[in-house]
Amino acid sequence: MQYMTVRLLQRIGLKVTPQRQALLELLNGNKTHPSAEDIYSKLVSKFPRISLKTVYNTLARLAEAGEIQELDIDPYRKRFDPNAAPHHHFYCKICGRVFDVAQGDSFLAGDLNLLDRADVNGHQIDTVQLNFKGVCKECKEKR
Amino acid sequence: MQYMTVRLLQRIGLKVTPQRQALLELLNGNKTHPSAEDIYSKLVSKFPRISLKTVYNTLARLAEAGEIQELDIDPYRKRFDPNAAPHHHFYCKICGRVFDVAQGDSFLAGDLNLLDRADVNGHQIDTVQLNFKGVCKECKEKR
DNA sequence: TAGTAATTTATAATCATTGTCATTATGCAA
DNA sequence: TTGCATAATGACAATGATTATAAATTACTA
Repeated sequence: MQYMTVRLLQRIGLKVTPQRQALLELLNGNKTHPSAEDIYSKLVSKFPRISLKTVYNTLARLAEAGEIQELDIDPYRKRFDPNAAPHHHFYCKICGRVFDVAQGDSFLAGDLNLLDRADVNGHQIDTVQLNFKGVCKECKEKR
Repeated sequence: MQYMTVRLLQRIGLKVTPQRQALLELLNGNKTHPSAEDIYSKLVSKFPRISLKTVYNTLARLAEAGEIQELDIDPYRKRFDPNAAPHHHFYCKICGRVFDVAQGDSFLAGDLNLLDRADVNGHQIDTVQLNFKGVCKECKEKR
């Protein structure tokens, strides 16, 4: 659905370029929480001359507009999530993968409703992240 | 209470060095969530030849041992918190300060009891962070 | 008090991210 | 449709936090 990516870019006031469209299509439905470098290396096959700067720039604009999430969970690099709906993340220290954690998962005693709150202690809240770190199931089983 | 810092270091199996003692005393009760550089620049007055590596090394060891928290909330650098008790953080995008947010604050619909949970979706959880980002009260008032 | 293993320090290296600026492409207006 | 102002792109250099290396020093154990 190329149409959606065009609409999205227009809605947030960005010019529609082939690079941006390709980036958005790459991100659409992507559950791997890629880094800028991950995205860059995939775009290179389609745009051999694309610059990392372009990737960073577009990702920053999309995050500003609230279309994607910039995750502060990987200690080595920023990770990006096209899923803007409220949910949380788990980072595996061993393999480096980031997994989604549904907000409704039973371990949460109550419903956070985090994003409904306008402020905390008088501070204006723009984004909320609930981050878990540890060792993922697979890495744990491999000992 | 120099005695406490000695005990703490011994308890987690680290050698007691003057640098480490000074670092721990600097951190004790510190609510500013300093970066490694912040800590380094204060230690330099007492130890003119101290290395940044020593600061990073000690902070990493303390975090591994669970004595301090390594916060992934400031997009530019790691921040450290000597308060190991469960609580959350707010980062101001304008001034860069990090504020504590008590776990009991009313906006939390339920009690997370985050640290009591051994795993999520089969993953082993070691640490949890709930991070808010936005504009702090003071910066907001200054427009 | 000596030995050894960890720690510290000086220094260089790494690497994600950002800045600069010339070139190019987009979208609006005529 | 064309031309233009402006934004976006790409090449490249720079930044800056963090990590690696290795030699010198120090802390702790026996």
